[in-house]
Amino acid sequence: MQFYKKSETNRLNCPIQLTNQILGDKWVLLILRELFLGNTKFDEFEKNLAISKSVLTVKLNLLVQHGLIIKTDYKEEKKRTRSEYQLSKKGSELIFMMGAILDWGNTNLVSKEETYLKIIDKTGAPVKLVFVNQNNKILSLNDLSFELS
Amino acid sequence: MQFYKKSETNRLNCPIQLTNQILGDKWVLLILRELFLGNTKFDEFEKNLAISKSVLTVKLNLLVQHGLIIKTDYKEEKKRTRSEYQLSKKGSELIFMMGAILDWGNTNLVSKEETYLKIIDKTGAPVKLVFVNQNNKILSLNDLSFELS
DNA sequence: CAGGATCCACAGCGATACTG
DNA sequence: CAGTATCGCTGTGGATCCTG
Repeated sequence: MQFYKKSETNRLNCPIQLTNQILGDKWVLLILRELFLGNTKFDEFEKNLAISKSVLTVKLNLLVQHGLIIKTDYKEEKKRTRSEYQLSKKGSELIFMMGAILDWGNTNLVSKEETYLKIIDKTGAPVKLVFVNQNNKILSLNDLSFELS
Repeated sequence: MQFYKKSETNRLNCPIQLTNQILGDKWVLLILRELFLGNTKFDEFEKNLAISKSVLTVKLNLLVQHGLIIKTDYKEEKKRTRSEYQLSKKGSELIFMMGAILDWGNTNLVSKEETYLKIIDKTGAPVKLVFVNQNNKILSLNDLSFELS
């Protein structure tokens, strides 16, 4: 694999840094996991993650502010109004990152003897991520390099 | 004492959680960026990231412990021995995650008027990530679902 | 140059109690 | 149920000084 080398990376406008400012903490990625698993309600997050209410509130508000999730109120018959949180388009586009983490984590960290999480297609077969060029031709890692432009 | 409930998501063996325990902080992802950009030396990280020495030491050791980077000593003529850090195979496989974050960050957070970071192929054209099945057929996002198995 | 050792400030988080 | 409010602890990170 080739690497681009330059002494002056653009730090402030860097997509890694900006993304890390949103996702780089103890909880946000795990909340996103719950959202991708289809959970939408406050108490589902609270129960599944064993997170404190106050922190959960803060993180959900943060995700709303950044436009990754959308909060809506709904009401079932004879019940009080409740809130639910759903991934926005922007948020759901993180599925590529989630898929990459799933692949890497399953390969390198997870015990395959136990139950584990993965992404499958409609036939139930596991999928994988690949880099492609403009013509959808699959690229080898040796073809890739980082660049500032 | 808390008990793990098998009927729910496998939290303890979850690839997202396990990966997040390594990457989910303020600095690790940015150090990985520097490594993917080809930087290898302590003072390069220190200068590029504006991170304090003590924290940088801790984070580098952590990455070594987790097997994401390899520390080696080397010595140039007439100079003292120095250390360098390079991505291991395990670490460099995170390029899919880095690529996904680059794509997402560039689309959603980065000002394209300024310089920004991306991944290109040998012709200099930008690449993208796609999900494929076992036969390398590109999948639509509608075909995907998360599953425990 | 590559850390170690200290010290300190503060943000993050959990626990608990309270509210509409 | 979905938060607020408050409290206190701990861990993270920055700053400074020291070492081979």
